[in-house]
Amino acid sequence: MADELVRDFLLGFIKLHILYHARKEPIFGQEFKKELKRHGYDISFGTLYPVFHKLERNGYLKVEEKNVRGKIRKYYSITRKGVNALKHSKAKAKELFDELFET
Amino acid sequence: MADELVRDFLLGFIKLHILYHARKEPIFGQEFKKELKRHGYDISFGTLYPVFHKLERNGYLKVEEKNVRGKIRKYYSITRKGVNALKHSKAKAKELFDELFET
DNA sequence: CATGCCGTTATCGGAAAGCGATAATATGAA
DNA sequence: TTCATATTATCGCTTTCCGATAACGGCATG
Repeated sequence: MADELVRDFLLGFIKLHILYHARKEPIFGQEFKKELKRHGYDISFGTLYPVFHKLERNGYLKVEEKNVRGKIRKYYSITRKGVNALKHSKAKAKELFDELFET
Repeated sequence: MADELVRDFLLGFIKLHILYHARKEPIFGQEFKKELKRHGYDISFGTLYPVFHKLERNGYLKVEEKNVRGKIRKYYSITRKGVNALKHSKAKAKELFDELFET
């Protein structure tokens, strides 16, 4: 019923989500999409890849190609700038978010 | 530095923020914009009004015009559907959000 | 080596959203 | 009746969303 609201939230949230995961370990498109789907969120590659590209272009992620069983994967991992941005964004987002749960 | 990430988050978050405030008391555009600004977020009317309109069109908000000191204001308050949507969306958003703060 | 396979990434085109600038509206005051 | 002002609405351009489709790249097989 409120699914459009949840989706809008996810779309704004997705970059933080990506940085969070890319901080823990390198991630790549196909796997990340499946991980989202496991949690019930379906994001198309037409949305996802451009987000990765932009995060890389802006220096939050760095990419490394790897040949895995004969196929090229692009593993994205977080940069120092990305770590700082994530930390800062988390703090700001938390401020906004906490207000929602005030009494 | 990571302001674009925070802004993207805000844009996805804004509807929940609006519903939250419209649940506490009726809100109108100018005041709501100022309230955001006090918290450091600058959202243009070109963004804000269409969001209000869509939330109303979709039944999450209802609007009532009031003449205040000779000027027409459109006060938005939450509907029953909006309350349910807010509750549901908060829960889903919290799931996503909490993961960010896992150890 | 040529060909096909397939996991993976990339892009296209139309629709929707974001947004600064500008216009429109409505009312009270002068 | 005109003016000032608070408020809402819209325009046109840019960017994002996204399903569909294409492209890539290396391996296996003959």
